[in-house]
Order: sequence, then structure tokens, then C-alpha cells
Amino acid sequence: MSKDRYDLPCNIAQTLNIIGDRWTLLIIHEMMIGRTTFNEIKKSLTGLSSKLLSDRLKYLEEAGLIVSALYSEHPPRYRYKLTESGEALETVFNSLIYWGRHHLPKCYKKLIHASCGHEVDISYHCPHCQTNVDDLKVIEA
Amino acid sequence: MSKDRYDLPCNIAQTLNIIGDRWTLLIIHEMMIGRTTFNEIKKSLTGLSSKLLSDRLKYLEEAGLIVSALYSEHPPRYRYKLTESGEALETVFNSLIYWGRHHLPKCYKKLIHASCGHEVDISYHCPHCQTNVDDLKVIEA
DNA sequence: AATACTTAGTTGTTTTATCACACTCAATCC
DNA sequence: GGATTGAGTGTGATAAAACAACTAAGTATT
Repeated sequence: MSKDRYDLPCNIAQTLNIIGDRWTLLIIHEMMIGRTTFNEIKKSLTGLSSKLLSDRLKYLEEAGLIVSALYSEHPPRYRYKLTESGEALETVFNSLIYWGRHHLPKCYKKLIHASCGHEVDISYHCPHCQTNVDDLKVIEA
Repeated sequence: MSKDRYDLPCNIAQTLNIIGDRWTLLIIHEMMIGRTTFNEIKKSLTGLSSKLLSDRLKYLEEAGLIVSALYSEHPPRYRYKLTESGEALETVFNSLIYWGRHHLPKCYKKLIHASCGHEVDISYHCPHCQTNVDDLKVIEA
């Protein structure tokens, strides 16, 4: 159920309450790149135990980030899929990849513009002004 | 020193090895919005213990995300500041704020274009083509 | 037909991480 | 001179995670 590890009035803290547990983001990431079954996920995340994966999948389904669909009755077998809000974590992954690319001693992945192959930067676009903004501000909602 | 909780060849996992511990991102965030001393940070993060803050600050300094500067000799008092790589986590915070804004039941912060006040979206800009890309790709580096 | 293997977990124990609380030490506030 | 503040350290308790073994149903192998 809900953990509320951080009891702070902040998007960041509240978001981390959902996805900030150990392994959680990596599990979601595996699903984002196409792994859908329990063992597919488990195999690609060496060090992750069955128990923790089982716990996390249950929690993520409660939190609405994933859905499980039965694809075999006997024995029961589930396929896990991201919901819209789970898919929306892509920007979080991209920001982590971007930071890693520029600040880790060793880098494994990078973000490129598919049609030209060059690396891209993260920017902020104002749909009202139809421009990229150089004066981003974070305000209380 | 290094923990290597996740032993996976992935930017995301390696980045989370540095900033994925409990409280770590929130501590960095407090520094980003201007809190610089031990007690300033501690006070604004209710629930965080002295010990953990002390541990995290030491670790983050080792990892090169922050630096501490003595501002009083007797007694020794330090002011903590983000380094360039610490500051670069801003995109990570923004992506978390953005996700929270759109997917949390309650939202506290949002990203706006300072000069017009409208909310912005996260996008990816290709400096080579000088356009925002709609065909982002993640590739092995 | 018996044995082994795979999937998708559950249960139980050990180890590690985190929390809560007390304490230090020097300086300053009342 | 006692209380409070700033910046921590130390210790024991508790929660979380890692590790290991086990289940149950079906599939493949010998």
C-alpha cells in the first residue's frame, strides 16, 4: 500500500515515494524496453531476488503504473505492461541517461536524434510561445 | 566509498548507484534551492536524521557532487555547495517535477516559462539540426 | 514413466540500511 | 550561568533487502 516515507509537500518527494524504492525504477525501465514477464525482468536485472520483484510488481500495480494481464490460466501466468503514467517516466529515464552520459566515468547509453545520429540535449518547450525557454522557473502550483 | 548496489552495464543503474539512496536526491535538491548548511538542510527535510545527513554529505563529497568549505575555524563549520555535476542533476529534478505534476493526485510544483508564465513541456533538442526532435532514440554508447 | 527444467512465485533466515534518540563541543544568547 | 544553536558522532532498535530453499503446474528429455 502507500508507504509515505517522505512526508514533504513536494512533487519530487511524493514522486520518489512511488518510484524511489530500490530496484523500482530499474524494473520499470526493463518493462519500457520491452520485457514483459516475470522471468524476463528478473533475468535482466542480476541481483534482484524473486521476492523483491514480486513485491515491487504488486506495489506498482496498486500505484497504477503497471497492469498485469493473465495470459495463461493453468498455471496462472501474467504479462506486465506499463500504463500511461508508467510510460510517462520516460523523461525521468532520459534525464538519468543524460546525466550519466556526461558525468559518469563510464557511459553505456546516449540519447540521439534518430534521423541524423547526433546527440541531443534536454530542453524545455513553451507551447504557448512555441519556443524553447532559457528562463525556466519552478513555482508552487 | 562506492557501493555498487546495482552491478549492471547501464547509465541508469550506475547513476542510481550514486544518487539512488534514500534521501540523497532530496538532500541535493535542498542544496539546489539554496540551503547550504547542515541544519538548514536538516530542518527542511523533516524525518531525516543527523546521522544519515552526515553520512550522505560525506558520500556525496567523495562522489564529487558537492564540496564543503570551512567558513568558521573554531568551531569548524562547513558550507556545502553543489559542484557542476551536482548542478547538472537539475534535469532529473525537472523530470520528476514534471511527472508529479501530471500523475500525482496532488501537485505542489510546476515548471513554467518565466517570461510568459505558461507551463512548459520537456523536449529534446538536436544542436546539429537545430530543431527539437520527435524521433529520440537511446543507443549504446 | 521417471527425471529434469521452466515459470512465477512464496516462505523463512541472515545481513544491511535506516531510524530514533542520546550525547559532545564550542560559541553565543538571555 | 543556564539555555539554545550549529554541526555533528555513537549506539541500539527496527525495517528493508539479500540470500536460500521450496512449491506447484506444465513442458521437455531420457
